[in-house]
Order: sequence, then structure tokens, then C-alpha cells
Amino acid sequence: MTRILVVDDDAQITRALRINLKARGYDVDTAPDGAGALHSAAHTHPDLVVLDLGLPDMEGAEVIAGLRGWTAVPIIVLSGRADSADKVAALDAGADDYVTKPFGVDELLARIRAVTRRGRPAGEENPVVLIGDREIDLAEHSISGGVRLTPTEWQLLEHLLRHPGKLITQKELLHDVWGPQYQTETNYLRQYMARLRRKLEADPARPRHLLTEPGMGYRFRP
Amino acid sequence: MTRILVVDDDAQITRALRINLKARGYDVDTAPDGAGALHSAAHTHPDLVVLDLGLPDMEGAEVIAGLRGWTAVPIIVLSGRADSADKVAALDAGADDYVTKPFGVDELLARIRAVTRRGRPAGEENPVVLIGDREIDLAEHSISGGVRLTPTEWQLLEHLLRHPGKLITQKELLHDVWGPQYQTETNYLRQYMARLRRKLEADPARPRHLLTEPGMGYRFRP
DNA sequence: AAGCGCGTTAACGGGATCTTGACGACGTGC
DNA sequence: GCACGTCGTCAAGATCCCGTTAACGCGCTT
Repeated sequence: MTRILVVDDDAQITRALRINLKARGYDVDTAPDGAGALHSAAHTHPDLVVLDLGLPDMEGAEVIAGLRGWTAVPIIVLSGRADSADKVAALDAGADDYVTKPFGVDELLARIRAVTRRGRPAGEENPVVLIGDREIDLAEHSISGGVRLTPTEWQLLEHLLRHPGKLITQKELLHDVWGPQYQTETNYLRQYMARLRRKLEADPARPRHLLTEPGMGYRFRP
Repeated sequence: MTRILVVDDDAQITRALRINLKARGYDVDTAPDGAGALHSAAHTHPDLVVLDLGLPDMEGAEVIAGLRGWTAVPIIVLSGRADSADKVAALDAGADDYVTKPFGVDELLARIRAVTRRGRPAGEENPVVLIGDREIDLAEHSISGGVRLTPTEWQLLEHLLRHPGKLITQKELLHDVWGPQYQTETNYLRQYMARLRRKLEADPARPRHLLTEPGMGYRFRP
């Protein structure tokens, strides 16, 4: 079953697309803004993303870049602007197709078929993140060197790796990994950051990539 | 060097595209009609085809079908008609993208980059997968050594074998093999993974290829 | 009717994983 | 120098998850 993530702040459009796509046998998730889109994509790993450009919280190129940082999932951009410059920007940012509104549902469906048709050629390589001499493949959930991670460890690591260099607050990590009611249980973080460092850092006592920002949170340095 | 075949009966357009594409470092061939396009494509094996639909000798769908009969080369269709039905027909015939005239050269170039960006499939793939000393042919649904699998076992095995090395989550497997409402019935997975291992692994208690990732899912290691 | 293959449930023991609490080490501000 | 908060570490117990065994129902063949 092909899973499609529809990103649009216009509830009418998401609803219409959800109905039409479901009727065609696709599995549909929706997100109303860029942050929700990145979050949902990271969580559900869709097979295709339909992305509206007029989002309230982020530029379209930012969303595309946020996805392309770790996945090669096909992206079809929807936009009200037929301006050539916009198309070029979106396509070069990593989008696979660009459809201007108003669009026919038939056309969108055809483009979805066209984009998903070329499946996954065998020769492709997943983007890998490096921590020291270890290669981490987020798509495969695999790490070189025979290292295995538990589910909680993976969730925590993914949140850090998906935003290289960015500081992630403790509240954010606790909320996203453990849930809304754990936002003050910082001992969980200490526990699991220690385990990650033991498994990934060459010298766990002197981390070079999984850094602590005292009083704030943690940060992944590539 | 990327070779592009431009097919259009309007000499002005072919000339303009030839100049623009050459300036961008592409190698350009041109053909004025469908017959010439098929002949040229068979002869030079271009990396991309830009195909106008208003050809004098053949229908656009015929040209696309003629190409798709033997090659998976990306095809970008140009057309003066913005009619939705035309787009659907062309895309479903096998085209990869559809641009309506008049179009901006920038946009076309961006779409060319988008289509050629994904690595091309290149050669045929051997559909035989090895598990230990057993050969598994996914296309023929056959296994060496007199092993037979039930339909459910096949579905499960296929999902794992289609993504070698990748971790497939339990939810994903349950959803795709048994259906959306079985996403939490992990006992099915335990049951059938055990059967697969009994039939395929040399030592079912110590699987070397059908691996468990505790709390996450399963993985096929070639 | 009986036998067989296949899919579906249920239950259990062992082990890995998560949770929880407590203890120093370190740095900061008073 | 001292109190305080934050962080890293350790060591339990509780909990969840996995592999396994066993049984049942259904459709088909014998």
C-alpha cells in the first residue's frame, strides 16, 4: 500500500485529496504546516509527499530541504503561483514535480502515478550520517560496526540527527520521545544520552558529536 | 555528459532548445517527427527525451509507447494543449513529466534536472535472492530445495526481501500483509517469522538472514 | 466422514528493555 | 568557602517483548 502525506493549510484541499486518494487505494496522512509535515514524515515514512507551498510557518524550500536531508521520498509541489522562478526554486531544492493551482484531480493522480511508477532503482544509496567512524543509515535503521539500538534510543537519536547542528531543548526531546506528560523527567534524557554515547562515541566521557548544552538541551555536531 | 533527444516539428523550438541545452553542458540530438525520434533514440540511447506532442506523423502516445517498449529513459512531454485528459493520457502512457507551452526555458531546465537527478536504473537485476544455500526467485515464486511457502508466508518474505538490509517495522508488515486493522497483532508476525525461519534458515534458533530487531521490527540480511 | 493444509488465537517462560531512585562530580553564584 | 542546581553514572525492580508450544476452525481433498 502506497502511503501519501498531503501537506496543506487549506483544510478543504486536504479533505478533498484525502477522499480522492483513499478512493484510489492510497493510504493518506495530512499535515497543516511545515513543522507538522516534517514530524509526520519522520514518523510514518510516507512513499510520496504532496506539498503545498503557501504554508503559514515555513518556506516551501525549507520543508523540501528538511525532507531531503534524510530521505529521497518523491515530492510533488502544489502552488498557486505559476511564476517560473518559483518552479525552478522548488525543483532545484529537490522536488520531483510541480503542479499549479487550480489543478485537475485527474492530472494530480496521473502525476502521482508517474512519480511512483519509477519505483526504487536498485543502485540507489541512502543518505548516511557519520558519527566518528560509524555510519548511520536512518532509512534502513542500521549502523555499521554491529551496533544495535533499542527503540527509545533510535527515537532519541533520530530527533538529534534530523537537525544537524541545531540545539534541541530537553522539553522538546522528552515531549516527542516519551510524551507530553514527561516534559520534566530529565533523568530519562541523562540515562539515554549516556547509552547513546556509550554505543556511538569513541570516548563516551568526551563526546565529540552528541553534545550537552548545560541547562538547555542537546545538540548533534556532524 | 548527459545526452538529450529533443523531438519537435517546429524548427524554431528545436533550435532554441539546442542552443540553451548546449549552453548548460548537455549533449543534444534533435528529431523532427516520431519516426525519426524512435530511430534516433534506438541509435544513440539518449539519457533523456523531450517530446513534443504535435508531431506530423504519429500520435504522442504512440511515440511514448514505442520508447517504453524497450527503454526506461525519462520522457518530458511538451504540449500546446493544457487539457487535463491529454496530460493524464501522456503520463499514463509512460511519460515522466508534462510541460504546457508556452513554457519558460528556466522551468524546462529545472524539470530536466529534477528528472535526471534520480539515478537511472541502468542494468537488469537478477531476481534471485540467496538465503544461505537456498535460491529464492521472487518473480517465479519458487525456492530451491523443495521448499514450499504458503501465500501469507510469501507476502511476508517478499516485503523483507524487497528491501535488503532495511528494517521493516512490525506495523508496516502487519498493515501490508494482513490489513490496516491488524497493525497491533504482533503474534501473527511471531508466528509466521518462526515458520519462515524453520523453512529457510539453516539453524532456525540462530537466524542469520531473517533478523529480529527487538521492539522495532524485522530485517533481511543478504 | 476423516484427513490435511492453512490461518487464527491463546498462553507461558526467559530475556531484553524501560523505569525509577539514589549517589558523586562539576560548575556557578552568593 | 559554601549552597545549589545540573549532569553523568550505577544499580536495582518492573515491565514489555519475543520465541515457542498447543489448540481450534475452516475449506478442500480423499
